[in-house]
Amino acid sequence: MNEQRSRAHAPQARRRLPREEREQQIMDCAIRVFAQRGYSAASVDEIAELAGVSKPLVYLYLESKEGLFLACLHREEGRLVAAFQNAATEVGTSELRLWAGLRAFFGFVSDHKDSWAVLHRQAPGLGDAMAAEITRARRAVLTEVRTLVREGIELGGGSGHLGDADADFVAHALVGAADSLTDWMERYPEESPDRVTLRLMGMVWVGMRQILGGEVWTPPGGLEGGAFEGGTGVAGAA
Amino acid sequence: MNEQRSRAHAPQARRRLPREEREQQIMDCAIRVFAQRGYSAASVDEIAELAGVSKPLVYLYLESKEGLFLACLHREEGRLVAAFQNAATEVGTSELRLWAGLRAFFGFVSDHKDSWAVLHRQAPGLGDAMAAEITRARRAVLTEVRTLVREGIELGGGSGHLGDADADFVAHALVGAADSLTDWMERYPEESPDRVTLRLMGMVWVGMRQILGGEVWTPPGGLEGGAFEGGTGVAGAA
Amino acid sequence: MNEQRSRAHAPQARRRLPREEREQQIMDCAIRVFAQRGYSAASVDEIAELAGVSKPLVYLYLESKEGLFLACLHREEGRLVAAFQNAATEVGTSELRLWAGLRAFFGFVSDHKDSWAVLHRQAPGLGDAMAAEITRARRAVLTEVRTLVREGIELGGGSGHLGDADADFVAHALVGAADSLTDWMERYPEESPDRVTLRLMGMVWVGMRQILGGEVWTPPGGLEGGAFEGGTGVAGAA
Amino acid sequence: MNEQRSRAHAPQARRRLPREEREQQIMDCAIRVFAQRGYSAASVDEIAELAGVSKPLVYLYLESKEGLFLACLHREEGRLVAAFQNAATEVGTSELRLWAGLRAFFGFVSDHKDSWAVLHRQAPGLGDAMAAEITRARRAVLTEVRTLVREGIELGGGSGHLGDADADFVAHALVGAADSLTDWMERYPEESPDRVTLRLMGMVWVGMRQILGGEVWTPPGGLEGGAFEGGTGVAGAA
DNA sequence: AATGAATGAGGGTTCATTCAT
DNA sequence: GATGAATGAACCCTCATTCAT
Repeated sequence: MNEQRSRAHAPQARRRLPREEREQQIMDCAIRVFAQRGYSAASVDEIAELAGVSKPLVYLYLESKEGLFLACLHREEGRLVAAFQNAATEVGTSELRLWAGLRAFFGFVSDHKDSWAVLHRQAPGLGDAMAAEITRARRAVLTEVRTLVREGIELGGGSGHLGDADADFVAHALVGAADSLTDWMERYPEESPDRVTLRLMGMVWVGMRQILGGEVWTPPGGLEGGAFEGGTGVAGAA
Repeated sequence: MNEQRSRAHAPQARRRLPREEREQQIMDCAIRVFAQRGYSAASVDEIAELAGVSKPLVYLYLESKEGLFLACLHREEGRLVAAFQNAATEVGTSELRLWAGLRAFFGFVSDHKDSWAVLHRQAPGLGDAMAAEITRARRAVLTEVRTLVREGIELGGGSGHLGDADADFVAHALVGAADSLTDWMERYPEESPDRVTLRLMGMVWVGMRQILGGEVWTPPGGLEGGAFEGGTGVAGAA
Repeated sequence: MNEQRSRAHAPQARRRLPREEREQQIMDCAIRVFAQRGYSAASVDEIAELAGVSKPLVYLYLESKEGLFLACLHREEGRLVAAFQNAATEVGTSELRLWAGLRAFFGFVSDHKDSWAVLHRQAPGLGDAMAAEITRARRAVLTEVRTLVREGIELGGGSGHLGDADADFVAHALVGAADSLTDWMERYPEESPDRVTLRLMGMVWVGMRQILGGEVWTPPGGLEGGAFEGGTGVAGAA
Repeated sequence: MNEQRSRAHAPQARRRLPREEREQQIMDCAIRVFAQRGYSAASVDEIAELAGVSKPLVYLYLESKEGLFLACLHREEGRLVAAFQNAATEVGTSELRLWAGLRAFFGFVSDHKDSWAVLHRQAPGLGDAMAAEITRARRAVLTEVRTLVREGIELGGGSGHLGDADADFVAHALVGAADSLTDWMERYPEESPDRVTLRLMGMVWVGMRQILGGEVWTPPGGLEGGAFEGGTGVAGAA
């Protein structure tokens, strides 16, 4: 049932590495497996085999499957946040700041698909402690994006400021869109991450500024003007 | 938010239902469990218990865990697609069409969180047959959205038309944003799905039309004009 | 794991047969399944399906899987014994009597492979009650053969008589040989059961008479004469 | 003779054996259980318990129930064939060769009843892969016997030679007889395997040579001469 | 005469985890 | 620094069997 394990680039670093190095190497492999199978379906066996070490070593260094996952989660969270902050400090002001951030975000998600999958695509229901940690990590990412959005827009000439809810809204939408667009990129491999960033900026920039300005889109004709008073058109399930 | 199976609304319909009814009821429960735990971590035992039936009955009617999941997948896919198409046929022309579609989409995703989780949030790596089916289902949803986008924009006054890649891009971005926004809604429960739809329309509508018009957003100062020639700012992992 | 079920000639006698008839029909199907899969691997489901009836009917008429098997066992035992006795009474005296018996035996085993498999090829370990019954049935068959052998040889001109042990020996050897030869016949389908009987008679007839005469074969050179005092040449296991 | 697992000689070698040793020990136990219950009715649980190890260890070393069975099958096949070949090489020529072979065969079957049961008494219908392997193993045994028969008789002074069909016939008959005679031996425990071998040789030796000479036994009075034209005396079933 | 609905019990298999070296 | 040996617990699935009609 596990047909898709590509043994291709297994970083089989044999024999007697210092602990720190081994830990990193195990985490590298773990991320790949967690990304490919999801936390529950991933097996410590496969991770150990991919890393070329025995299972007890994994436990010796990383404590447990959960500990291993959390270690990966934290490491990749740090990397992604660092990417953001790098990008932000490189740029002075204005919308360029948002753009640079998005670009960094997109570059990261595109370069490190497995990291992103570990951060964002794990199924729920993994036990209380982990659920909390995952939530926290996602929130950290969202917070970065939100900060970026807020600063970008405010600095970029906006007169007002985004409320928390608004900024969160935009951040969620951006992160979700970016996540989904990683799939899109797989179908159009000729598009570079940077092109994708530009497309996404083009798609949302104006709208973001409108939200900033307090404008709300309304359907031509008005909300109560006609055909739409009739519910969502969704047939209820169950 | 995990681990404690809330027995609250369990549709415990005891004793001797006709097959068709039981199947639906089992699927109702299965969707809840699959959504909460993910496919791998979900146990047929828990599903059966939630449905108030014995495990063998689940297998008698739904063949296997995989069969059960696929049955859920197909049912919810059908429901979501139906919601789309209902909404589309209710509206004549113009951007209203897109809005109605998005609204239906959003209403559905918001009303049937579990269905959406089954359709869109399952971890990868579930075996070949299932992976293919999940991919197909997701593509079906994306196709609906893409059609909507294209029709909405073309009818809405656009002079040109969206290429496949463009329309796909927008569809991916919209679906991803909407997905992510279901999380946002959980943090702001006072926002109705319809308000969220309006927000999202506001955020993307103008930009979509710009993409339609062939415009590409560029950073002020130009792409090569200064601070940005230096890569993505992302430190490589591994 | 059940690739070899040939649905071909299923005697699907539909609708409302009198009990006696249904019982026989179910047993017909049961014998096929028991022969093909062995008692343990046979499933009541498959038997019921093959018979075109519902499972509860099988239980209503035959009590249990064990009861069903025993019913088959007894029926086929009776048929085989009857075949023997028919053959025996048709013939007056002498070795012809043995030949006729063997012929009947062989004809039966060849015609009713499934019956024979139920009688003789079931794995052991089926519970105490059944083990006893199977042993009894096999013994019944062996008793028939032994009687035949004894009468055949005594009548056929033997001066002495076979002791119980001798007769049993011959009977066992004959039955085992015949059983194994049903496999041989499958590889040489052009050989009729009657030809096989003649071959077997040719192979054992003289020897049987020698055993009768009390002769014991000894290796040329004598039992202690040379190379053989050294054990069986069998390497011990474990 | 069933149901009560005799703990008597259980080779309970506790604690930390090297893999190879454990494997052999597990197989020893497995052979006992497979012989007693048959493949389908045997449970890995019982095998593990008998071996004094946990179930997962069985799977770790032997892959699966099927793998475990096949490993046993191959090991015992090898042992039996080795016994044959040992015996054969110990003897120069003539019928002694056949006798030695039969003696080895008989000694083996008598000493290793469980091995023989695994090789020869498994119910059919065990899935395609296993059925093929079992068939192959049985054929290997038959081939040994056939070779022995052919060499034994040819060297033993026969002028002609046995055709394939003839040799196969004899081999089947011998193997079947020997199989069945293991049951006989249980009822007459005072008979040594060597005595049984002699009896069997006496019973078949002359006849084998006659088959070799092309002679076919015919009933006194001829085949069509009288009472026998009337079929087999077998009432057809179904 | 016959069946659709349903289950207790148990079997094969896997997995995270530990022990002893 | 690292591993070979081993297991408790849980999971997917099947099967003989019964209930209610």
